[in-house]
This record gives sequence, C-alpha cells and structure tokens, in this order.
Amino acid sequence: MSGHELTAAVTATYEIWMRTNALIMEALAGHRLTPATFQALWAIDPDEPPPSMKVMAERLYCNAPNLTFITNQLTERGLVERAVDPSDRRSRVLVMTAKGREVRAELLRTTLEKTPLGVLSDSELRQLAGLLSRVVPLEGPAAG
Amino acid sequence: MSGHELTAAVTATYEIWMRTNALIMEALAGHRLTPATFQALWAIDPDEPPPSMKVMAERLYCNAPNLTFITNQLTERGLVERAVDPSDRRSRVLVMTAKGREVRAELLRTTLEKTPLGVLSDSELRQLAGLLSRVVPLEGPAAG
DNA sequence: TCCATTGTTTCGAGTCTCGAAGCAAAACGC
DNA sequence: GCGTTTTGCTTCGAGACTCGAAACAATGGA
Repeated sequence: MSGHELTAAVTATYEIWMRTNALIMEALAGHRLTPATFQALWAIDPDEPPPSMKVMAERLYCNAPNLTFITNQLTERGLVERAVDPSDRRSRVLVMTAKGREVRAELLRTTLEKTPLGVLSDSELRQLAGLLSRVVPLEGPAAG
Repeated sequence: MSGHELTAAVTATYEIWMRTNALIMEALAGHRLTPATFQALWAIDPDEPPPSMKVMAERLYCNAPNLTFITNQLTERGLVERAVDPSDRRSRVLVMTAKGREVRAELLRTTLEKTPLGVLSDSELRQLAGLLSRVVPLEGPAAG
C-alpha cells in the first residue's frame, strides 16, 4: 500500500508549484507578466532554434487559440517576435528578442532563488532531480 | 553549482503538475469540475472538522472573492454546503455532502492512477515523499 | 457605547482557456 | 497540373478564473 506516499507526492507537487508562483509573482508583475506568460517565456530556450507555435502549444499543454493569445502578450511586451518558418510558410516560429533574453534570465534567477526547493542540499537536489527525471522524460520546457 | 539540478527540479514540478491535470481532465469534466474546483474539493478532508473559507483561501493560495466563486461552483454541484461557524458567526465553514465525499474519493483514486508519479517504485516513492516533505512542511491540502 | 478589525460577499474588470469557424500554405491523389 | 484534404495559425464568441475596491455583518477592545 504505497497510496499514502503517492498521495503525499502529488500534493507536494501542487504545493511547490503554487508556492513558487506566489513567491515570484511580484517579480513577474514588475515586467507585466503572469504565471502563464512567464511559463511561455521559460519554455523558449534562446540558445536553441526558435520553436514553432505548435511546439510551444505542446510544451505548455494548451491549444492553438490560447497560444495565439499568450504569444500576443509576449510580443506586445517586446519579449518575442513572430517569424515565418522558411521551411513551412504556414508555421510561425517564436524568436526571443534581446529584451526577452534579459527578462527571461532575470526571472529564471529569481525563480531559483525563491523556490521552496532551494532548501534542499546539493546531494538532496541531485537525488530529487534523479527521481523526477524518471517521471518526466525531460523533453518539455528547456531546462536552461 | 547546483543550479542545473534545481532548474530541472522546478521544471519537473511544473511538468508533473500540468500532465497530471491533463490526464484527469476527462474525469473532472464528468462531474463538471475543473482543476481549480477539484483542488478545492481535494483540500477538504471529509474526516477532519470542516475548514472555514479563510482557511481554504490559504490552502488554495487565492483571495476571498475567488474562494467565494469557487465555493459557489461546488455548492451548485451539490458537493459542499456552507454552514455558519457557531464559534464565530461571521465565519462560514465548508461541509462536504455525501455526494461530495463520493466524488472526491473517486477523483482522488483516478488522480493516483493517472499521475506520472505512478511510474516510481514503492521505494522510490518513499524516497521522493521524504525529500518533498522537507520542502513543504505538510500542512496544505489534506493528504488523505 | 463607539470604533477598529475580521470574515465574507458583491461588483466590475482583466486574464486565461476553449470550441467552432475561417484562412493560407502544404501535401496528396489523379 | 488541378482539385481535395490536411495542417498551422488566427479570429470570434463564450465561459472560467482571479483580483482589487467597496459593502456588510459580527467580533473585540477602549
């Protein structure tokens, strides 16, 4: 009967996610961002080829209209730009601007500073990351 | 430089949370529930004294008007009922109905079946729960 | 009693998410 | 090549979620 540990783990996941959001809210607001738009910014690794809208929608677990909305928020704030994919002119890729890189890096730093996961020691973190990598095949949002 | 593991852990937390939600969405919809309303239902342990609105707002990291909205959703669906707290007649406590108990138990079961965390072995789960309990002091939503 | 505080609700606004429909480009079949 | 289907994105309309400001009743303290 491992039910209790599983329940605790699911609950803890929720807690950590919500607390992290609460703790970085102020920093996000400083750039007129929200959890949803910040996740989108996070999900674009500026050192990788720019992802298409379709890929982004998969990463963020949302549908196409929603991603159009989120992308508009980011472009209005000057953090990303749409560009036509030369290999498929239907597709739009999201290119991060210089400002986008700065804001993303700053907010990532803030997140790592504030996340409750920071209380763990290096060895605990290694252990945790090892376990979680078994759970999620590590192909989602860029892991910096 | 533990930055990488910390980043990976934060990302994994997000991934697990989003995936779990996606996987139980259908089951939630069967009861006209959403992630937000289900979290509220989850956060009420039917074997504990009914929590006040204020306590629930803290558990769900939302403010009072939001919790009024969520509570209305749950009462309209016959899952919880408001009751006046005899010890403080300003306060409303959320009492789960019989139907609420059933639905909560069923959806909790579904969640544990579907969560990606289920791929871990018992010993891995114990390890994970141990680490996460150091991160979140275990006082949030009832851990059933 | 008077007044400040607390717990909740109402109101109005803004954000987020979705399904259906529309459009252009690509891919397919002939 | 040409018509048809599929794909990627956008627009539109609606509903769900969240918040701050203001209102209200009950509490507690001077």
